[in-house]
Amino acid sequence: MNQTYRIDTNTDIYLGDSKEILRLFPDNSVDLVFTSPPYADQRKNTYGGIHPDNYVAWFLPITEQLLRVLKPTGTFVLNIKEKAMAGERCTYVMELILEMRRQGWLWTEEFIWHKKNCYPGKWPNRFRDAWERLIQFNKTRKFNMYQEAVMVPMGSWAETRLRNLSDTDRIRDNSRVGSGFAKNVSNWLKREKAYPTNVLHLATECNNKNHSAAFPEELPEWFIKLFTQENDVALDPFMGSGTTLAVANRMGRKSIGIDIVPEYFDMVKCRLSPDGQLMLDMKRENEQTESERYLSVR
Amino acid sequence: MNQTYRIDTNTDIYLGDSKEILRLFPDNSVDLVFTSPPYADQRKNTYGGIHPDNYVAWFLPITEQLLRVLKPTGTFVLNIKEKAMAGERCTYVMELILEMRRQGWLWTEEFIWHKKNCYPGKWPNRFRDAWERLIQFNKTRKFNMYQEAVMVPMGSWAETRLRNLSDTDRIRDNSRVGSGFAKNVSNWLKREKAYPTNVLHLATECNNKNHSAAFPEELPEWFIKLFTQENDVALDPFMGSGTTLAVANRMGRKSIGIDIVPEYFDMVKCRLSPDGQLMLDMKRENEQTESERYLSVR
DNA sequence: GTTCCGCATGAATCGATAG
DNA sequence: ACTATCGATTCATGCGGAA
Repeated sequence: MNQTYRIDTNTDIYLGDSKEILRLFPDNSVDLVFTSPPYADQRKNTYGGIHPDNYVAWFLPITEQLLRVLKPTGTFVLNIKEKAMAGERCTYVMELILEMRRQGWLWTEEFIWHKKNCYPGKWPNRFRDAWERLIQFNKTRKFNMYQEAVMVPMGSWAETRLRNLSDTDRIRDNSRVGSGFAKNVSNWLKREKAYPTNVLHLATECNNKNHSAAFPEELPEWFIKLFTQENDVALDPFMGSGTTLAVANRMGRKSIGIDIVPEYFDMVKCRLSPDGQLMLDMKRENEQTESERYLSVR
Repeated sequence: MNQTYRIDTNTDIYLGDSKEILRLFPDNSVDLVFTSPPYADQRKNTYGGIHPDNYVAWFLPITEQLLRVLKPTGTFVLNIKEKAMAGERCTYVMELILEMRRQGWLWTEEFIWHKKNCYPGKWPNRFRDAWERLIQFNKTRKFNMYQEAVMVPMGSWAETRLRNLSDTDRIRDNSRVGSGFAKNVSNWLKREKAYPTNVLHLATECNNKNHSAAFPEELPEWFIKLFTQENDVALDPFMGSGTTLAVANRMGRKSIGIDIVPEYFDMVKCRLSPDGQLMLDMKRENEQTESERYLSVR
């Protein structure tokens, strides 16, 4: 059932259960783990949906292996958010952090991803959820962090970004609804470079592109810049559509991806192979009629 | 040692330990608790500095009383952030949430306060901390929430729509006095505001230069709007310089404040009394030279 | 070649209804 | 009583077609 595929000398992907596949890897061999595991009760059609009560027990064997394969100077960044259920937020994320510390992890920091376009909706007892956690774990206090790599040359960035915006987009971005974008731009224009904070402002990626992903490419890109150099190894044990790997490759890092869902394995194989994009496009056109199969991949 | 002071019929302040003072209040009598307790090891000069290891044990007797005095429809909003120590974030906030749920609290939601101008600084292993938690607890699932009170303008959505009305449309609509156009406008006005999310973008600076506070007035104001109506009762068991009380009073709510630090008790007494502002200003001018005393009040 | 408008669509959540 | 499914709610975003 398990499969391996070497896309090129820098990229390996694996089909199978992460907690088993990870045993294949040597100790202290990975510089960065960046992943967004299936959230509790989500993605039932692909991952089966892990019940909140079982979530910590389900995840801990995997983090145990991640702790082993990570280099002492490496970092594990976990993108996760607890769901609301019966009027309360679930507690499995907090419990996971406490248990991982017992495993030997250091809980170094918690970054906030502010999602400018969060899921809509209205409820009597809560507002829309516009943020997710990016929890940083380390093996030792002496981890590699390349802060200069994520300094923002915001003058030029803001100019190019604004130049490409239509008026309507500009109006949208200046909208005061929870964004604060306009304020930031004016700040950036003043200085050439500044260190960022632990709050990231990114929009979720829209689904109408070729690759649907749970997070925008900017998210793994930022952490890959911050915690790795060229030729370092990045690992995503729940690669999904392969966003983390695609970004790592583009940035000259080695990458390893694992997923238990065959459709994702095939999708990433196509996406990252030299001629894969063409294959994927052709495949997609065929699938336009096969709506059932299309849905199973989502 | 304990003292009480009735500033007016809407405002009582108490000098003393919250876990004792709170025993004086009847069950189910408070609509909103909003507070920012001293963070672990912070404000040593005033509160003595609670060690992170003892923080949960120190706080739980107080939350037990808060649970008793809160109305079943009331809400408890806790502004807190874990400090970093020995390269790690402390875990006392997570442990506190888990213990409070054992006390009977519901953990309804966690809002993020994004501090737009956060404290400056640079460290080799972390970026500036630009966010704090605002943790919402409730006694029951049926709590009061006045969402319309905090709706935010939807940017220029309405403007762009109006701009796109052709002249003929405008004339036509204007000719139907009171019917067509007015009705349309009123429809738009409904859509002119949007519900906010659970991420708040506020500066750290406080508006009132005379009073230093841990948070800007907008912070308690937002939650007082959201969770109380006029004449409801708001309580701050760590009132500090009295920002929560001042805002509550200005908004026509009753307020109760407690603090163990005599300097804060006196400061709030002056700040909220009819002639207190004048007294405070005079006092402050004297204190300009007494830098030591000034610091002790922060 | 731009800019603009219409439209579909999400890591969602609650309450009601159905088995 | 308890779980499973469904409809209603809502708004930032990118794409495609039109001006």
